[in-house]
Amino acid sequence: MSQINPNIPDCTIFLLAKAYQKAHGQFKAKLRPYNLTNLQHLVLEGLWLEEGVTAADLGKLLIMDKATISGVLDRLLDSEWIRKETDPEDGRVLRLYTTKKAAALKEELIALRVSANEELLSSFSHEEQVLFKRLLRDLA
Amino acid sequence: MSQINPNIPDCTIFLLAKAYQKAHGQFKAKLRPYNLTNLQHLVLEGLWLEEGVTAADLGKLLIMDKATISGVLDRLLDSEWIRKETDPEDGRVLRLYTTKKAAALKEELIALRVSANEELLSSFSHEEQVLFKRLLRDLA
DNA sequence: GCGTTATCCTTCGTATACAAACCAAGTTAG
DNA sequence: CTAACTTGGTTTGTATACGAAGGATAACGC
Repeated sequence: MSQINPNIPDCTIFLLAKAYQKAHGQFKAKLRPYNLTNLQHLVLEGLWLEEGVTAADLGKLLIMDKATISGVLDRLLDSEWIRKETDPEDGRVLRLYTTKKAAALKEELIALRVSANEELLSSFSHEEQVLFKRLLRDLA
Repeated sequence: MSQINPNIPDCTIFLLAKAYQKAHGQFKAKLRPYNLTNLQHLVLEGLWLEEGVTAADLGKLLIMDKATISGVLDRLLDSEWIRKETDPEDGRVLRLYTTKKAAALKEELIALRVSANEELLSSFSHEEQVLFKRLLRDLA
């Protein structure tokens, strides 16, 4: 990712975009062997927190646009990581469940995310790590 | 953008993605009246720092993939914000220049970026702002 | 009930991202 | 000098993002 040219103005938006790019890229590389994208992994983690959640609630939890999540769910369905079931009470609602394929890799995939986070923050001291996360939370 | 659900694990990658989403979205809204996207604006700022830069060097400066920058330049060309000129010394090289249309809006667009950054960080104290930027820089 | 609204999700259009394949123009080794 | 390699850009294919419009299904009001 190299280093940021000092000529680029003191622009937080730019710094944030590049920090995100780096984090995203590192995790993406770790996920490649599983044929999962970052968003697909995130959706799986969301479902492990709450099986049977609706697509709308999952979108809120993960702060994803419903138009975006729609495509992600399609691809997770095709690759058999999740199941969709129409709610019997309300025909508009989709309830989402993970499959056995996902369950078999659950611990592994969660550990992968943990290690990706550690790697990302490895140049920070413990205090800096805590601080950085707090600032990011406050920003959102 | 609402707030981040505490159930989502203590995941920096996620926090970073959402912070970026927020920053990007806010700036995007400010740019809409100009029919510029965030990346297009970034390229203009890059060119104002160094007119006549090559596409490859601009990509390095802005840390953008060459495949990505190629499309951005096309659209900036179509909307007449920039000019492309083939380097007479090396036929592979494209040199990039801004147009008069861009020059007329230069101060306004730079001020817009500054105010977008201020807005983004408005909930932080001055110390937090400085710290946050330092941490982002260190990460990259 | 039945039309008006609201909700859930999909589809479409545009703009990133970025890997991979490709072409064209230069450079270099033997 | 020519084959091999390198470099600068474009193109293609897949996957986000997200506004906007559309279709299906409920819920509500009178």
